[in-house]
Amino acid sequence: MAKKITDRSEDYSQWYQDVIREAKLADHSPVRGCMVIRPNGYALWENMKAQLDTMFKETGHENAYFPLFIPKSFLSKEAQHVEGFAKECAVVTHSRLKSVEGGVEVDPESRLEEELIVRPTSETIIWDSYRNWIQSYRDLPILINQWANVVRWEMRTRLFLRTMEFLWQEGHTAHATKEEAVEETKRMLEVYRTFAEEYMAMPVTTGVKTAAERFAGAVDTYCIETLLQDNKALQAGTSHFLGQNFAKAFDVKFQNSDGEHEYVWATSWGVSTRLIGGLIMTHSDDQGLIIPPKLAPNQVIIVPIWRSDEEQANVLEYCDGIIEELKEYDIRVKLDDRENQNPGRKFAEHEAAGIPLRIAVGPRDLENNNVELARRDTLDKNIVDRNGLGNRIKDLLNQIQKDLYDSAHQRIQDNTHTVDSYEEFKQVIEDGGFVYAHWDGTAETEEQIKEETKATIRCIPFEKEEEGECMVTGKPSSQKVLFARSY
RNA sequence: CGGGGAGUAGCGCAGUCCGGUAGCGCAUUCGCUUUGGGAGCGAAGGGUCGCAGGUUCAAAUCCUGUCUCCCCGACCA
Repeated sequence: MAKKITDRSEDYSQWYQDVIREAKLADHSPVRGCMVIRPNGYALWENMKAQLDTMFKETGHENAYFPLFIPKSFLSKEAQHVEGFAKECAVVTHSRLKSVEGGVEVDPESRLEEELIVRPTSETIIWDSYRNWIQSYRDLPILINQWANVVRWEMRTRLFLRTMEFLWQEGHTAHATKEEAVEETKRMLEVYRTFAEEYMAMPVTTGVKTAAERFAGAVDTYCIETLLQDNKALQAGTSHFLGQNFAKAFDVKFQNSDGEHEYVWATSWGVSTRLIGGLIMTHSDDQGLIIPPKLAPNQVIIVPIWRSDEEQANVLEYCDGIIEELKEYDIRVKLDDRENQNPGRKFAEHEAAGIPLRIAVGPRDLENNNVELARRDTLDKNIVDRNGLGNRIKDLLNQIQKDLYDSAHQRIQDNTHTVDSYEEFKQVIEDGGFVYAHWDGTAETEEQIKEETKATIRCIPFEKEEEGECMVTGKPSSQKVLFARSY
């Protein structure tokens, strides 16, 4: 018998890992800090990718691909950038191995003249190309996205939420004006917000990062932040306005319509397989994963039940009819007709896997022209009429999508607080959650709060102007900012 | 890198204190019976006990060294 998901109040970390294992999403790999993404996990990622890709194309972007390896010298061209990533780079120093007694060792003869860095992000290698692609304002804008893997040598890892290697997309755009680049940065943040909320059913807060939390090399980092079931915050996506930093570092200029040379304005933006971790920690329960219908590789699982061969034949025929009807409604449906597992096991497995709806069909249902319909999110079971099933399920999937968002939204609201004093802040933050408070805007105060409470400023929310005084120093503050303990 | 825990069958673990032929549950394979909430009975296969030394007639167990993983921190998408 498989282990039940453990009581999450005791140990969220164990619960999180149990969900992943039971849903067969991923395993720890033998390689330190890396993961093996199993077919279930990858199918989910593919659906997320497909939707994001559609949204990128709708906003005028194209896909391209740049090298995995970045010459060390490229990475060091932008001072802040290299400073930010230097401590977490995988470095390739040699090009071959040689056989020795009992195995192989690195051939010292093959040492590279210039080391190669396994990309932690691709700004540098991409801007090196953009230099050659851009001469005139007529070449702009360049709106490119890349689907890739990147490596960051993290000290401590956690499946999906932080792994050494992760899959992501990174958009890199080049513009003639600052205004256009800022607009692009905001546009893509909005794409991320829409994706998180409408597809992942994961409510997010948008805002701008403080200087301390900003992407290395960016002028401004915009982000979507969410709150997970363990009351920790997760940075779910970022969109950076890079100013002219990379254009200057890589000498990328264009000639404007007046014939003058100007540096190009840049943005970059990305989301990663971390989103899967966010989805797990937003919707799962003690039975396992819950996947929002819009992203679920299988939206409906049909479990047939029978005793005799004759019943089996009849039930399966009945199921075929259902499948045919659901497919007409573009519902992703799968039949679990395994003969060697009993229904109870199948129910449990599909719940752990997070399939939004289950249809159970047995002899009783055939007799009465019914099916048993079970919702994954609420675990409600109902006997419903076979007639009009496709329509009913279509509606129900939409309802589940909405309900998942609503309940996550409610949970986050319940765990979002506003405080005025630092004493109150220290108390409230002990239980986690989002906390709004005034801050004087200095890095010193930000650091002090982090030291004393482990909470960081997740973002400075948009459009929340409200004069006040910093909860720590009493200095003037133009608005409340969002604090939390985070991943 | 600091603090804590753990490496024994595919997975989860017991055995270690007190040395004496390597065990349990799940999974797997075969057979029969089952199938409306994680099936039952019977049989079978699978491990140089993380690695390297040492002590001993004898080491999963004791000693020394070493590697790895997990959890809590610091770092970060």
